Amino acid sequence: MRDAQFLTAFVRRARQKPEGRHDHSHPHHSHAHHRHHGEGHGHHQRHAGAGGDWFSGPADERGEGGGFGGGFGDDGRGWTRSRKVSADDLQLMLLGLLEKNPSHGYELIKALGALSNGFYTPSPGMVYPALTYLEELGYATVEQEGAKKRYHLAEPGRAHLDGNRERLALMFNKLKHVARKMDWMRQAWSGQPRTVGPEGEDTATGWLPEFVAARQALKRALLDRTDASPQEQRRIAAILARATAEITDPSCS
DNA sequence: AAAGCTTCGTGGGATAACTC
DNA sequence: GAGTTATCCCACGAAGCTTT
Repeated sequence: MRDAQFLTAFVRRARQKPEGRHDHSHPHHSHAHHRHHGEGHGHHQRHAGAGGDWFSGPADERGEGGGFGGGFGDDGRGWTRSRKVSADDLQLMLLGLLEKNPSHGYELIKALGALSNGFYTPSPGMVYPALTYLEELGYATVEQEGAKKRYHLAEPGRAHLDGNRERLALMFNKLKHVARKMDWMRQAWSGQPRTVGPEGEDTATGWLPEFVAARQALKRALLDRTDASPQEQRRIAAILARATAEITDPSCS
């Protein structure tokens, strides 16, 4: 069931234009709603905390640094309307974007949509309250430009970013990964034959067939060991730790 | 009494319609 | 294009009801 929901959501997004869907609707939530952003919990605990979001994974996997223990489909909830990014993570990404370029809310929405190739286009109902909250925290300052508000990263916001660089990098990498998957899905749905580059890589994703196959084999192998004994789990964990070290630092191989 | 099922209330996210 | 208001849709959990 979850797989079906995931596929439905992914396909729906993949079929959309990369620019996203916020062409003419510009909703916003009430200030009361924004309070929920600020508190970051309350009802969020049920969604992002207990269940986790697809970005952050289940709560018990997030652990230190709010890392991305999980990934697609790890949340155990539906994919169609569920939260993809927790309020905290969205705020962090907004700060990350503001660091590169002071922007309007609308520009930030488009930027996130572009980064993920249309998969993650947060609604204005998420972004505007989040920006207001960042302003209240002092993490961002607002420059009024007529009817528009241009948000700038403030020093406290930069300090917050500095304390969460690793987590932010992981989130942006995840967005890039999703963007490539979106390309892959769009190509599949268009019925176009795959095109390959000089190294044999898929031109849509940049991935080599052996890279994709190895990743799938790993996922399958782990799924097959879902009932592994504690000893077996330790053996697998050690293997994965070695592999992770080698991947992140090729010089240690 | 326990287990299973159904119903209902709650709250968050998305979106339509609108103004500026 | 940017921002606001109102509303809809959905997932989830709690409570109540039914069955065993």
